[in-house]
Amino acid sequence: MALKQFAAIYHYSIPNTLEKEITIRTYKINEYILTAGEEIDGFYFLISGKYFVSSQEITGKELLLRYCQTPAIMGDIEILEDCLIQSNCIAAEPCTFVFIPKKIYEKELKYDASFSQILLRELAYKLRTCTISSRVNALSPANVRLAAFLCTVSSDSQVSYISTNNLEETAALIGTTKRHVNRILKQWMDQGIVERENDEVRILQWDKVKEISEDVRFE
Amino acid sequence: MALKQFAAIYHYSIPNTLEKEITIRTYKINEYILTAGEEIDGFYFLISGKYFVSSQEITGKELLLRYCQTPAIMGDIEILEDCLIQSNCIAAEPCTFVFIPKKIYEKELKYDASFSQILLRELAYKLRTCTISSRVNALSPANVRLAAFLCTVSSDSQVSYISTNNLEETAALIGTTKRHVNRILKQWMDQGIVERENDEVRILQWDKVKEISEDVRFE
DNA sequence: TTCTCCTCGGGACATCTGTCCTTTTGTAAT
DNA sequence: ATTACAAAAGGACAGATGTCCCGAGGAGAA
Repeated sequence: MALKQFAAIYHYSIPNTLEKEITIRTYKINEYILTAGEEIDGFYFLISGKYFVSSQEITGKELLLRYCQTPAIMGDIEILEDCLIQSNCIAAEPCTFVFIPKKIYEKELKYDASFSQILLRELAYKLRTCTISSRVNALSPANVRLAAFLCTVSSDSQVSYISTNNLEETAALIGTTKRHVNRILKQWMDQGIVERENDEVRILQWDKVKEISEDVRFE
Repeated sequence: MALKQFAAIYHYSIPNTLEKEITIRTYKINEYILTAGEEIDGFYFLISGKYFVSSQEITGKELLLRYCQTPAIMGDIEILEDCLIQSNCIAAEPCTFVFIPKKIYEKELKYDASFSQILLRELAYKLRTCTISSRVNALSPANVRLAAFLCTVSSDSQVSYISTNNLEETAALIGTTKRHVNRILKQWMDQGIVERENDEVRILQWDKVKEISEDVRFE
């Protein structure tokens, strides 16, 4: 049962008395898990799957902030800072979460030091990686970010292509335009790093892509 | 005495038994408080003054991450993640800190739920603002960042000028070059927004600068 | 099949920004 | 005052990236 996995992943056993308050939430691929600007209802502890986090400016510009695997927690900033949801979270694979309602946290877990330790570690991790990616996003040109994105997304899965249908979205995530992604891809084609066919871009030389990415990752 | 200020700022009273372990640390303006890559020795709780946080790439490129006033804590990421110091912290004004050695935290405060709550709030705040500035740094052009920097730095003080001696540093902090800052300043001069005289740049129309900044801040 | 419309890739151009180098300016020594 | 040196400002050019737009190809309707 999911609570066992929870305990294994997060090194914390939820008190028996609270178990009946905890629920499981699942999401399909590409489904929005959280939407920026809405109210948060509790903590989401990732048990399986992957999701990515992106944020939007008023201008509509978007930017990939993070790509998450277990362990990963959503809702922490919002509950601790008592604010609206800060970023969009979208399932990159089917996802399963253990959900702890905000009220239960406030009443039962807020002063549980072990539970706090989980949150502290998660926040510190997020902050460290956010700091890194902040620098990267600001100082790396778009071709590096695109390569880094590809390396991040397909680190283990065998996805060696980008569907052309997603080009627009991919571009937004790395903070640029479809036009520019096309430009980069064309350049890579000329160098034999990728090939395009119908609706997909196939990567022929992963080592080259990794080289271009300069070890930047959105983990 | 500083511990009283600490209690007032952070809403937490350090247990009497620990008071003798706590020290006060002060820094002069422009002094390095923490240097990236070194070992952390404890938590630093800002009591008075301001400092800024910047990080550096291997290339030497630098980027302003945050501008801090009370309440602000240093050392949290490093102690919680058990890693080396992530960023440079430099005093922007004379600064006073309450210093809690790492060992005291591990032994006495780690499972103190109230102390954890302070850290959680601070981390959540940092993460939220880091997320915002990440987007800003990536998606805003340099003139917006420069305006935002000026607004952030002089939000309350009456500093209405940049000393020319700092131009290089200012440029680095907003992630660009002195050449480009000069270009932006020249443009602002032509528009009558600033004037230059001897070693300083005086801002004539704060409202224009605020407008250019698009409400971006590095706080 | 043919026409229409929509989307995608890419050309052309403008803007932003970095690098390199020349000119200008300020300062100190003679 | 003159000269010499160092630091700052700015010109010139190149590369990165955004915007606008056009032509080609595919999907659906007639």
